[in-house]
Amino acid sequence: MSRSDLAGRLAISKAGMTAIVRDLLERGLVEEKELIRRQGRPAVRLCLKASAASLIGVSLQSDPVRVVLTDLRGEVLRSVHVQRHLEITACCDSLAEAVQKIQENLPDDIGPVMGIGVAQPGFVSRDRRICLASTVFGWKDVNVADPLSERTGFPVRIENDANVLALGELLFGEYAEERTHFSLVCLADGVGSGHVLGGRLQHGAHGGAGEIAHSPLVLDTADALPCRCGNRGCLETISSLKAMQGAARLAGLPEDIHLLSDVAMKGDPGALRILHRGAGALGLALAQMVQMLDPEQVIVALPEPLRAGLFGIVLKQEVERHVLRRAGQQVELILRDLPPDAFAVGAASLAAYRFLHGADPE
Amino acid sequence: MSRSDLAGRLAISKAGMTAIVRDLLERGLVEEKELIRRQGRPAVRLCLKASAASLIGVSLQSDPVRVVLTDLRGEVLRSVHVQRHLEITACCDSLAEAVQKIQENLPDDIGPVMGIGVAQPGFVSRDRRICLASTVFGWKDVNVADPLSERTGFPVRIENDANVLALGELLFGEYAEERTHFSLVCLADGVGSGHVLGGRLQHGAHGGAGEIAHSPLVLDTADALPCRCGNRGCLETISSLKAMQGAARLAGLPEDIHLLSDVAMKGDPGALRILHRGAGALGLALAQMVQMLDPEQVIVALPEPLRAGLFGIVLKQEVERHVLRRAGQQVELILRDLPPDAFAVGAASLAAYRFLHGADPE
DNA sequence: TTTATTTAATTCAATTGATAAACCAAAGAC
DNA sequence: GTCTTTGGTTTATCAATTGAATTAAATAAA
Repeated sequence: MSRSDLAGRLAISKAGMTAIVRDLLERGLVEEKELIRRQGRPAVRLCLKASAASLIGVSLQSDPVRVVLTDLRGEVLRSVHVQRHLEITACCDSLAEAVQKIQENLPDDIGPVMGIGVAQPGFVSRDRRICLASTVFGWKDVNVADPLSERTGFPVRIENDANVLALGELLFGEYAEERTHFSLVCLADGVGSGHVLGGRLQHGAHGGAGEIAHSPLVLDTADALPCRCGNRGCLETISSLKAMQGAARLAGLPEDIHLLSDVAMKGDPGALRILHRGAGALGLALAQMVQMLDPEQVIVALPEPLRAGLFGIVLKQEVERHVLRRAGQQVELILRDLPPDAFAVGAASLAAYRFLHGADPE
Repeated sequence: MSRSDLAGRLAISKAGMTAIVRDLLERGLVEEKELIRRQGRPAVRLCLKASAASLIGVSLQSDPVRVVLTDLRGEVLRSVHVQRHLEITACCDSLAEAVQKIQENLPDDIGPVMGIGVAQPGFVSRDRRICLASTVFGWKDVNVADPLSERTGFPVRIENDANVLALGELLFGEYAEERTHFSLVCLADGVGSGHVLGGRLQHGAHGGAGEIAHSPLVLDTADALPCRCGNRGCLETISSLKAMQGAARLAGLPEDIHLLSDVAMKGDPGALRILHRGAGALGLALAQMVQMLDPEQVIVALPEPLRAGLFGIVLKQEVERHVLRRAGQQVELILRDLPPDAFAVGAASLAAYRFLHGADPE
């Protein structure tokens, strides 16, 4: 936007805007771009300078751990893999090493690193320093941010992996400006989601907002599958990759999701049933989500073969069947790929948010 | 809080706080209360003066329509009933009359009326002036706020009935200060809910946040009851008063919810099944809600006989079964009565919010 | 009892920050 | 070419905010 657009939008005088923009230009945070021609003197389009700072994003979601260096727009400048350690000290040590490594011989045109964001499966404290609980790591009330901050010298914040993905969409997404009410669901080994409502990432009272993996889906639990959480009929037991792969193994079908999708497309009733059931349950959960939160978009990030194949088709059908018939509300359902760097880039957005807003989300 | 507490909390200098409080005292918005003794000079506790302004709340939720006059703490000063009209002009006319009537011969110690809030079943636009859709009234894109504002001379805002109940809890509730992450569910003829996350009432992209009535609960819809929304297996078809009363009628049991509850307590298998099924479905929906939003409290407002009887017991059991087993999260489930004025008082809180914050929620 | 200490709240000079109004600049409209 | 429109800057002015000094009112210590 131009100075005068911004002055109008932010309810600040033109004079004030001039002063603010001058300051930002001097500090190299903003740059002047092309002229916008309307009637009268053309306006100078201002743009956040992506190279003003860079951020480090760490994804503990997968093994090996991914560490990326991004600019302020979420473009990946560098990427490093490290082995995942489940013990906190070893984990921080190896991460600190990776952070060191990713900064080696940085060219001059890359802005200074301003912070580290960490994406983690599990619950995170409100100040985003402490992992309250993580089944994968076996952690409980473990301070992750401070040790890593001590070792690296950068401010560190941690957040749930699915939430970070939603935050990444809010900050780095292609349509970031227009998107203020959306939920982002990611389907991988497990199922997770994050909600952005009114432009704010929702964290919940105990960092558990968006946790749909153990959402109880089945009213009559007697014939539902048991879940590792101790209940029966959780979404994860039906729709997660692991669940569908497990069901395929039991049925003597290929475990690989690509092959399973192919077999289903060719008409195999067992494979059809598994994918249909998975997509149906996820569709139901999404419909409940839409009903409860009334988002503008629901973005589902999932592996390519699922998106393109039967699973994606059924998912869209199911959501439409349950949701779109309702009055007035149009929800946009967006299926997209889940690239391997996505969580790490999302984690970087957590650091970017801190740098840009001068405070943590919420 | 005292001046210096507030100065610290709001990051304002003590000098500034003195000036602000003086202004508020002069305008009669705040009053000095008792001294708080710690070490050093005692602090003067400041308190919002409840009688500084009064608000009018209108509930279109029931027939007859309820109109209340409240102070800034939500205490009901007066209450009036009017017949409900479904046609917009007649509706506004009768409401304007009631608003006129409730203001007649106001004693001097009651603050000036500062606005009107209207609670309405259905969807409401983001600016809270237009009813986007209401099945009860048959309205679609009907401007409710402006005609009523013209007739009465007060600013008018409308909001979904369940949402104003949640807003009322946020502003007027006994524990309002501590409660920033909660969901409030009301069970009446229909089922509704409102979410307050991070101290903000969630409206959703199209005013539909909190609408759980048509949340699809049943995975296998073949044997589920059809709903007036066109789908099958909605929460409303199982747990609403109407649904349970309907089921009771079919089973030859008393329709009155009090009697039905009694019969169930005495062991009637049909009544037990109906209440059990209703509470079970609502419990499942609440568990999904908790899973998705991670609130600190879930407050369920429902008729006395349901709360005290079997329904309440089963509801608590079901929520615990699905939720409380999860790691780390403690959710407080609060069952309470749903007094007849609740929606109107909630509506008044919408006007109070506007007066206190100088802007609408969110 | 007296004195010191602590915290609350006010006063006031000084500073900062934001603004309105005037002005310059650069385009299209006429 | 001149006028109009819009963008952006400069500057004098005004108001909001603050820091430091001060007064006030209590408790703790001597």
